Amino acid sequence: MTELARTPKQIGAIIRRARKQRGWTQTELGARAGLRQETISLMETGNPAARLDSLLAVLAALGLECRVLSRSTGETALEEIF
Amino acid sequence: MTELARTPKQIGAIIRRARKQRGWTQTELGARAGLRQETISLMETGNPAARLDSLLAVLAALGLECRVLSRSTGETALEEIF
DNA sequence: AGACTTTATCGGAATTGGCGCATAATATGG
DNA sequence: CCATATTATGCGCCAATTCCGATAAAGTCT
Repeated sequence: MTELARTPKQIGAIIRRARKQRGWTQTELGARAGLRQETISLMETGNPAARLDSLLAVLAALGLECRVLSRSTGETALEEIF
Repeated sequence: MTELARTPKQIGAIIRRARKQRGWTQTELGARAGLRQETISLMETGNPAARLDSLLAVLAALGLECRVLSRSTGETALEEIF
């Protein structure tokens, strides 16, 4: 199971899905990632200005990781990201 | 070809490698991603506080994309990220 | 409906990205 | 070598995250 993450919103959705799958609250995930519940909330709602290290900490806490590969199919214009 | 991206430094290295592969300068990549050369420089050197949207813009400009999947092998402690 | 849990939001303070402009420091090449 | 191109730093500024504490707004369940 591998999820596409081209936009902040997509990433937020992935995080929320994974968190719920584990039955965790935002507060719980925040504690594991060393972040506040508020920060998790922002991230899950697609905060485009989230810090890279915060994102990586959350992924690690969820037992997830990020892989970079050449864009296979479909285009995402720069504007879509924001 | 898929690259593991668990830390800001790894991501920076991936970006630099991809950029050089295309024969682009940081200024060139910056222009395509809507960012400044200085920002690209910081990113490639592993800036942990880079903004998520900036990172995604750079990946898109390089024709790359990010995928999130369950962490397969090896552990990365939270401290490693910083 | 009512109580409880979970999530979203708001104040202020501190920190930092990213911009603009400029300039060292470091490749690169002729 | 030396001129040039490329990359890394510098300062001031504005905007925005993130933290802290607290609270409003949803959601969940009996």
